[in-house]
Amino acid sequence: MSIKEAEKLYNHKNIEKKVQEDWIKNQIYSKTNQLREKGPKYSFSDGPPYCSGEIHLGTAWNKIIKDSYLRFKSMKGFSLRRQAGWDTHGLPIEHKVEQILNIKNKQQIEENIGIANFVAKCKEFALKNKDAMTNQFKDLGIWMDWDKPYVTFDPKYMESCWWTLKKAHAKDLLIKDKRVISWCPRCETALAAAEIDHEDKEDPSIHVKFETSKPILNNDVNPKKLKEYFLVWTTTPWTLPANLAICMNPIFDYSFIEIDNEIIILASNLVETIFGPEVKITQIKKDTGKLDEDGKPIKEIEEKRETIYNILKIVKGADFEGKSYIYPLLDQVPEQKSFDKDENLVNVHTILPGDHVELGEGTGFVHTAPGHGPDDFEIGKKYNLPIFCPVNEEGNFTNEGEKYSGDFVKDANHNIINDLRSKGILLREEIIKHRYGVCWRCKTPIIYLATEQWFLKVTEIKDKMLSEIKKVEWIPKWAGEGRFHDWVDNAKDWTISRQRYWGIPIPVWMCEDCGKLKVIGSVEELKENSINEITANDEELVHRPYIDEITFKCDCNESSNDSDGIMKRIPDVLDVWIDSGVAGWAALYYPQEKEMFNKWYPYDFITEGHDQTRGWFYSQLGAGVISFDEVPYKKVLMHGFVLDEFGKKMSKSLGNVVQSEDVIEQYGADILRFYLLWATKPWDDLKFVWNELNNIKKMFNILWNVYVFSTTYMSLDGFTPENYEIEDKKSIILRDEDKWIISRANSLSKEVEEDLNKAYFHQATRKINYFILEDLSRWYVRLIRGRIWVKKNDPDKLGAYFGLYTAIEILIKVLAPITPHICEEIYENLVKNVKSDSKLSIHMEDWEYDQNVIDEDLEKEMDVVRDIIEASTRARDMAKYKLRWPVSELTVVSDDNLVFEAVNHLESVIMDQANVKKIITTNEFENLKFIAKPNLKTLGPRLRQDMGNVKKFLAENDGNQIKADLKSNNKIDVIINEGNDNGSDKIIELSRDDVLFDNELPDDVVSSDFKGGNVFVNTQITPEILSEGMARELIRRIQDMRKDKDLDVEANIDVVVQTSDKLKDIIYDKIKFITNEVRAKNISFDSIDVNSINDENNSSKYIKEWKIEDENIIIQIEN
RNA sequence: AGGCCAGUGGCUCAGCUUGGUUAGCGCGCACGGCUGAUAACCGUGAGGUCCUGGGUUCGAAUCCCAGCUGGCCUACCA
Repeated sequence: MSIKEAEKLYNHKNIEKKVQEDWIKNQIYSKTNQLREKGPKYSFSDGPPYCSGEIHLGTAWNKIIKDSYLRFKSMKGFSLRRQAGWDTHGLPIEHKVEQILNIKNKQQIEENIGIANFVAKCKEFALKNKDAMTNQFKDLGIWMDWDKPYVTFDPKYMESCWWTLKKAHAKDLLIKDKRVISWCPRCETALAAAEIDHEDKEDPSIHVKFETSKPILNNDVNPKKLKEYFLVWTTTPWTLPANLAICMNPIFDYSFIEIDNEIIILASNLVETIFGPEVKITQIKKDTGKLDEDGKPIKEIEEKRETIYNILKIVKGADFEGKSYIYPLLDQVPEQKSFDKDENLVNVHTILPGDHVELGEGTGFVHTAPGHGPDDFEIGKKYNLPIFCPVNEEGNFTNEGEKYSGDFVKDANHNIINDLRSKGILLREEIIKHRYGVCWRCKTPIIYLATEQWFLKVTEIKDKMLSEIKKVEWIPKWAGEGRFHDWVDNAKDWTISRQRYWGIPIPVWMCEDCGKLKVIGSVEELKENSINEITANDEELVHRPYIDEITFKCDCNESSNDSDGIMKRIPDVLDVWIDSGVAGWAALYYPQEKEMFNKWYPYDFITEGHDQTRGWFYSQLGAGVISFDEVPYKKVLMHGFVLDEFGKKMSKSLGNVVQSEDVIEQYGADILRFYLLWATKPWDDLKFVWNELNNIKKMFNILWNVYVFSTTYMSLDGFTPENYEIEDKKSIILRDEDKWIISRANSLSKEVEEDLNKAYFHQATRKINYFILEDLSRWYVRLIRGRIWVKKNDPDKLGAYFGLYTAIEILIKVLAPITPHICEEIYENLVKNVKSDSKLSIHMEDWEYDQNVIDEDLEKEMDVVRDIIEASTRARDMAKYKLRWPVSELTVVSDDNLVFEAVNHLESVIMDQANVKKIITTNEFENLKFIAKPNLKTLGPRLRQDMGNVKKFLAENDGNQIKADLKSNNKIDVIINEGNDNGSDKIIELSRDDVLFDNELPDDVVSSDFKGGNVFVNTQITPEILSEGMARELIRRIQDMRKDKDLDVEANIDVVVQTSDKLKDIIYDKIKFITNEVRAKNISFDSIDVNSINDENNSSKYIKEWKIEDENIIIQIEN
């Protein structure tokens, strides 16, 4: 086998298809895993994407990070577990299935469809989505265990989840409690904080007057015995039927104001906000009846002061504590009367203190309905108010809501406002727009209801959770130290029960007689305890409704003769965040199976987007502390979001979503992968810009070109690196530039390894990008071009092959984790074909570099040399002196030793690339011509009329001599013949400061500077240079013609040139050189009949006219 | 409303930890050049209130404070 010539064009579609097929055909993935089986373990856990049906660029990015990182770890020899995970339960899928089945509410599910059918549909839907998304991930080249993923509806997974809840119960962390929670009236279920979105919504905003039961002000202040009202603001009028108290802040000042013959009480700070200034001043121009001197009527301005309201008294909020008010909707909600009458409920309809009352908005009095708000609920518990909630789970008023009974809460607003108005206690009514919580799936505005729910008492394990966070390595640091810490620090108890169907049933059975609880931790335990015959298989049994039918026998009446109670399952399912929170051990089926768990738990690495701070990072931490008293992960990379090109988030409603398959179609998975890891720091958000993909595409085209270039010649010569001994000079000679590229490639591998270990993908990709473009393509290939063109198989040419081969081989290994397809393709041809120790796939190669061949000094020197060559090119360009023409001499001026060493060491590189015959290094360029001129600033005042003569003297004398004299004597004397009779001369002494120098390059010298100094290029054309220059001009033309004819690189030709004798003489010495360069069998000078050009009849001959400098020539080639 | 992150030529980004030459790379643009890797390459040029405003300092893109814009998260705004 030998290296084959590569396809000329990089075709991502063909390559990726072929490589992916080969992976499957040859079972490369599983073989790679087997290869590393005995290596050190590196455990990873895949955050399960939700089975929504399609991936987006964010999920693509997520999996690409995981895949690249894990492929890298695999090449480093680690044994990995790459199990994909799927999040399948919950409201999103239930909601989709409801839409498909055209179902409006829970009642229809239970009555029309049946829970069993509904759950089966959800499962089917989840499976279908899972498969679709799996294919999309596979298209990206993601290597995971797609055939045996963990899926949250798997009975074995679910029982691990049950075990966790059993553990929570054993630790007294699982509690049932009546609390006010956020509720979706459409889905008819509790929602956790994580399930609430926020949108701008319009709501009524009303100010309501609550009349005091007894007057508060005495006669002195309120002689007219006006009615007194507490002023209250609310945006949820529908909660007023459940109003049981009003809260004030004891430390605020409150004012009694008299307005429109009644007294309103509200926070002093808010009086002006609501009622405006106390006194309204209007100015009126009024006729005085008098006339002024001109006979015009005199007017005077009269101020009219209108008092809008009077502040009668100001008191502290604390003074109101215990004062009662008349509940305004007693007639509409008669239930409220019974609270008033109940002697145990002394605080009902009174003013109570509450620290949550603020002055930013409202009136300083907050309407309090313990059944409809979390704060209100706390107040209610503290002051023994009934938790009155006349609203049912569908959001409709119950019979307790009497007049409004049956109305949906939001619809009742209107009636309630009308009732308040007719009672004359509605002070103001407006509409406001504000952020309001909505259900994450159906976008229905949430309401707050008092219900019994199950909770995990996170507040009790919070301290442990906080200390566990510190043990984790966070990338970036602030992800854990700031963001996540703050979120956990503010954590409330976790509402884990949902009144739905498609989820993990809460494994809690409760005795109907005694209320005793039993929490089940496995399917086996379920079956053991069941007193029913079980016909369903495990798959069905673990879900609703089958599990609902299972009952246990309680031991509550064992001591008495009564029959024992029956235990029934509580009907709720779990919050889906628990599902994924237990993934760490549930995916390993712990505790039913222990071997895998002991091997892989806890996890070395996880990575998810920054939204998972409140999500998976949190749920795993909580579940981990409950189950094992520790956090389940050791290192976390928190990555960003993919935004559109304007930095806005991608959303269907904005229509700016980019599909990953569209990108793959146009650019391929490799380019997308590289782009996503290159575009930004992984933890920043990523602006997806189509045009930037072109940059990456260009880079891969260039890589491909280098590969094509290499294989073209290597295949021609049958090059196989193993056939040669580098030490043996006869076999292969490495020049300094070959050693340099090998050093660079190894340095790259070393540096990229460091970056990937830190998850600094952006730095890794940038270094690779630089290596491909600058080091390999633009520099090394340019350096070796001449050597490759040599016909024979000499050691010097093989050295170039070896350098090129080694660089590409190392490069594709470094690039393999990031762009696995193109690297596999190149590897197959370049390595697998010719190396005896090659692997079945590049992904089975070891990631390694050879520290011994890294030569940092050489790399630095090459940088200097590149600068020097660039500078010389620039200088030539300014002089319009073509690179094709050699120059006799290049002078490098510097005071840096490194520059001299670099030039000394790599002189041949400079001579070749700058096309120079001789290089001189020096501290100072000797051939500069200096021109002296007077320093007008110092000499002007001193010399006055003598200035002209001094100027003339300096201009006429040799500047270099003046400079030398000044240097040795620190002065020069200017002798001026004043032309007077006595013939005496005037001598003017000039100091160093008095003379300035311009420098002037000698003719035929151009200069340019580089970082370490200057270069001077001698452009004088000698006969020898003319000869070589013209020869090269001729070569260029002939090569151009070869290309026109699309000749094979190794094809030999006959050349005839018609030219003047003069030119013939000039290039005569170079015939051999020309012959060699253009692969000519023979070159002859003769006259050519231009008219003989006839492509059709004489296709082997090709004739073209040229003009070189001022010469007209005709060239004919024939192959 | 609060927390965290980002804001640098027309565009994508680096530099900021540890303040110090003329703020850098790539794309794009204009002009010139090269031509056996050629859908490549080389040179020159135009283009910057380093988001805004304060402060610390001899000196701020960099440190501090406040604000604006965008992203994510949170919130009981009655």
